[in-house]
Amino acid sequence: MPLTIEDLSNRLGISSSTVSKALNDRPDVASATKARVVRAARELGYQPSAAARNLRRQRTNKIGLVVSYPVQRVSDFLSELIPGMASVAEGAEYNLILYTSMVGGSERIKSLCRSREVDGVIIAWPPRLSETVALSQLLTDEDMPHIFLPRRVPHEAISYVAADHAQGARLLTQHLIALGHRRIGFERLPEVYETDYDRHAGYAQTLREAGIAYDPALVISADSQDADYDRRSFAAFQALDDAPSAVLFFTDPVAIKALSLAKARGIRVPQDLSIAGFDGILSSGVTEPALTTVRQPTSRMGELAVESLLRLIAAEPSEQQQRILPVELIARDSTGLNMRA
Amino acid sequence: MPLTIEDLSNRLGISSSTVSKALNDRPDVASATKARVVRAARELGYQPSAAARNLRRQRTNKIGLVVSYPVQRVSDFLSELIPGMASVAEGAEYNLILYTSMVGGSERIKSLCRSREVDGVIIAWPPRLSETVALSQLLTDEDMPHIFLPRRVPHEAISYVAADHAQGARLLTQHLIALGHRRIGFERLPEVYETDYDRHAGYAQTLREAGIAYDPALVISADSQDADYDRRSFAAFQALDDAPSAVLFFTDPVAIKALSLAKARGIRVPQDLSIAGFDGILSSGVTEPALTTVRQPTSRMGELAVESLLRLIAAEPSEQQQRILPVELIARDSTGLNMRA
DNA sequence: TTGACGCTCGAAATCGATTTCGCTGACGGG
DNA sequence: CCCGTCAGCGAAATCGATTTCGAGCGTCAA
Repeated sequence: MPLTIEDLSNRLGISSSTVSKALNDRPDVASATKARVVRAARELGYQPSAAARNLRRQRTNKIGLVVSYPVQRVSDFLSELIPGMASVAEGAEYNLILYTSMVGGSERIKSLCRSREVDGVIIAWPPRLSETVALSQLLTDEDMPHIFLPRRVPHEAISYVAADHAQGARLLTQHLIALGHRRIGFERLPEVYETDYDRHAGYAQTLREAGIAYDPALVISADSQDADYDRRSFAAFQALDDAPSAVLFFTDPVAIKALSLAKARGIRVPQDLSIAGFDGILSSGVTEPALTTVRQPTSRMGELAVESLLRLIAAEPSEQQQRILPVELIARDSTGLNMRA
Repeated sequence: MPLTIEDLSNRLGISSSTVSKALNDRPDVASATKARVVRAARELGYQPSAAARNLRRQRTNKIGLVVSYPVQRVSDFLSELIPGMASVAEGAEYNLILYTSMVGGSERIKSLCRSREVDGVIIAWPPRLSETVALSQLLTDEDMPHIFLPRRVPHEAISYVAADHAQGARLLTQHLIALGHRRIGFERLPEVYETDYDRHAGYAQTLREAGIAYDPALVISADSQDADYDRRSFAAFQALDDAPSAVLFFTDPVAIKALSLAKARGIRVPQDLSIAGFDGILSSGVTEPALTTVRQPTSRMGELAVESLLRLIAAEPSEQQQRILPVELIARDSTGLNMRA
């Protein structure tokens, strides 16, 4: 029903090839003709069929955002990521297609590649390292440019955009040490792999630099499969013989939960216990006391991921993009001087 | 580079038409042949080219989510909406394409229609009524199924999914009246049109039913263009001769800001002043005191929008879908008995 | 004057699927 | 034995753009 290039060429009395070339600003069209065509196209509101163009050009100007993780759990993150990605993409005449239910794993991904409905993909929250490497290999075999997010992938040939979690943990630990804390609890979340590894490394390194002995008892591993692991972690720290005077929780929601648990037990924050989170979600600013945390440049990560992906799409396949972005300490009221010293 | 239907047919020694028909389960193919084809396709990992298929079938199995509002301002909402939409869409073999920078208005929309890259669109946060009607007409002229979200559109021929804002305001007002409040402040936000109108109507109606006179002085219009309108609104209510004992703010963020402003001025919530918000964002649950608010079924709205749109795509163009979903009062600690009575 | 060259343009091939339509052979009824 | 019917298959058209390649024409230098 909409106007085709054929209709347009008939109306103008010239061939459709010339019309196409005029609209694409090719050199072998007289500028007078070009002007005529462009004017007519605008007046009649002609718009090329995306499907026909995609078929011929063998590209779609679309990139896929593959979220291989329960979307609900990362929606806070996505709501900042997506605007950043969309704005950069649209600036380059690309659009974003969402693929959320990729639980099928590599079969679903393979279909996506072979059907060629996107020119490249951003894989958000990849699985464990070995699977990530396999996935990257699969995508490479299928000639599908791709980039991982928001985790570092310790492999030289793999492109990713990540936040500097080691630095985040360092900033928080330094902050607490400066406040006089020496027994600092640290919550781990092994299921997020490198993220967990880097943060723990940052924590341990900072302690070492400050001459504080690393005490394994102060490090507790959580399991987010467990529905109320937040409660369990808090209890674990409290149950220690020599309880920490400060605790770094793995995410803001857990830290916020800890705030309310502390209050319920009459533990004053920060006088009796300093608490910090990670991520800088909106809620962290409105709690009582407001939460000390580390803010990831989420929106910027989205922009950068798309920029890098576009470069991969345009470039030699050998190229690679690896970016680790700095994070920012947000010191608020849930951390304070160590009063037990 | 990927396998085409031609390759597959050569390998099988039958024509590509037969392969296509077999894969699409058409009746004029022997079942033995069908089995052979399906098996080979699976083994070789054949996947039809999306572009070729779209061109021929004249549909794309994609729906567009057009966000014609600064994405940052609605990201809380989007992060719930999108998962709902994506899950329903993918269940029906559809995907979601994001269009965020549609500021160009009707020209951008027209291009989108004519290029036929989506089979239907969801327009999120449409403009004022007159423009919305014009936009709907445009889309209808272009044969593009569409549905509006998340506002009611008072026009019989227009499809939409919305939350019941009138009911939300009624619930909050009733809640406050039950607590003994009679002077209840109400913040309006005219720029959101029907949303504002409905809530105000619900507020006014409930007062009337309770035999409380409607006092225009208690109703204050905000302008979210103004960077710190939250501060201004709060001040306006406080400046009244006979200040209200409770205030309904238009959104949770504003109400949360009001909480901190009240605290800064030594006004106790809820003893001196009851405060309520609207939307039920995550942060509203962690403030001190926790905010009383109304929760919209955002995720459900997303699901329903896609379901309705798919029905419009499949059905006679005459059909229409209009759904108003109930909301839920979340009574927490920022509202309490009127102590001034 | 001729050949070479550059500038415009259009016919036709192409992308990879789906769909139409006609052909073949088998089979049953008369 | 002949003819009509029907199941099963394939050749070719089709979707709407882009791209290749060659034709026509005018210009300019040799």
